[in-house]
Amino acid sequence: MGHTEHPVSRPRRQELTRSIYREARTVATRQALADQAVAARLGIGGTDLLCLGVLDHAGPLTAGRLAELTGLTTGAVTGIVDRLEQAGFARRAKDPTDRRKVIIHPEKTQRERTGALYSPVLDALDAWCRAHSEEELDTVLSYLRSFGEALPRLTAQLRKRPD
Amino acid sequence: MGHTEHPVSRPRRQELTRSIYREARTVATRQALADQAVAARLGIGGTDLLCLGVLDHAGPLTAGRLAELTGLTTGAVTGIVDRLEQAGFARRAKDPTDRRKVIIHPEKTQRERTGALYSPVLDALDAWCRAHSEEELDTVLSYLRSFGEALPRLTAQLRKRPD
DNA sequence: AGTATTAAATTAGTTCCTAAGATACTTACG
DNA sequence: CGTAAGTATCTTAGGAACTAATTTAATACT
Repeated sequence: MGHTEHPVSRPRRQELTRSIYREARTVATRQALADQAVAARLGIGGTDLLCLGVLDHAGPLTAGRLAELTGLTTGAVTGIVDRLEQAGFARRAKDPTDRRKVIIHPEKTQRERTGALYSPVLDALDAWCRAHSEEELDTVLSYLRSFGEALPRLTAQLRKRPD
Repeated sequence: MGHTEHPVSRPRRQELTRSIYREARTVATRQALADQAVAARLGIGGTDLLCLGVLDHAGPLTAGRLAELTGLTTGAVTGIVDRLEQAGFARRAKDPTDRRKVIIHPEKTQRERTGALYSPVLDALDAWCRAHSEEELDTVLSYLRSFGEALPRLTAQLRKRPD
C-alpha cells in the first residue's frame, strides 16, 4: 500500500486503535441484532438472509458451494433455498453441463427485496459521507477493505483445525 | 458536528459512498460467518455469543432487559444463560433489593474468553492503524460511531410496527 | 391483608439444523 | 461400451433452540 509508519504520540495512537476495536465490536453486535430484525420483517430466518448476502456478493452458486461458504450442511442449504424460493428471493436452475448441480440465483436486487427497510442507516451513512472529504471517504474504504479481507481468513482458520 | 459540506466532484463522491455501502455489507456478512465460527469454537451457539456481546457492552443486566435488547423471549434467555453459566462465561446473581430479578454478569474479559482466537483480524486491524495517521484513525472512529448509532434506531423501528 | 403487577422459569409445540443415507447424475477404468 | 467409483443434491430422523402461553414467586397498591 506504500503507507508510511506513524510512530509519533504512541499512547494516543494506541488509545485510538483500542477505541476502533471496541467500536467495531459494538457495530458487529448491533449489526447482528439489526439483521435479525430485517430477516423477521422479510418473513425469513436470519440464516436465510445471511445466505442471500453471500449470494449477492459472490453471484449465483451451486448448493454445495453455498454450504461450504456458510459452513452449513447441504441438508440445511436445501431447506434454506426452499424457503428463499418460496419467498421469491432466489430460484433454482439446473446446470446444463452437469445436471447433478443446482445453481442458486438471487432474485431481484437487494434494494428490491428490502425496499426502504434500511433507510435509517443509509441516511446516516449518506449524511456522514456528505460531511466528509473524499480523502476521508477513501480512508474509511481502505479500513473496511482491510478488515473485510481479514475476516474470511479468521473464519477459515477457525473451521479448519478440529483441535 | 460542525463539518463543512464537500460538494466538489459529485460523481466521484457518490461512487465512494456506494463503495463504502457495499463494503460495509460485505463486512457484515463476513462478520456474521466469523461469529458463527467463533461461537462453535467456544462450544456455544451464535445467539449465546451475541448475548455475551450485549452484556460486554451494556454491563450486567436483568434477564428481562437482555430479552428486550436482543428481541428474544424470556424463555429463550433462560436457556441462553443456562448455557453461558455452564460454559463459565456468565453467572446469575440475585438482585438484593428485588429478589424476583436475576442479574446476569459476564464472567472474565472478552480477551480471557476468546484467547488468541481473533488474532488474525486483530493483527490486520493493528497493522492498518500503524500504517495510518492519527487523523485517519479519528476519521474511521467517527464513521464507526455514526454507523453504530444508526443501527439501534433501525432495529427499534423494525421491531415496532407489526404492519 | 388481598388483589394486581412484575420478573423469571417452565411447558408444549414449532422451526431449523446436523448426520447419515438415498437418489440422480457424471467420470474413470478395464 | 458397461460397470464401478465418485460427486451433488435431496431426504429422513433426531436433536437443539426458539416462541407463546402458563406457572411460580416476589413486590406494589389501596
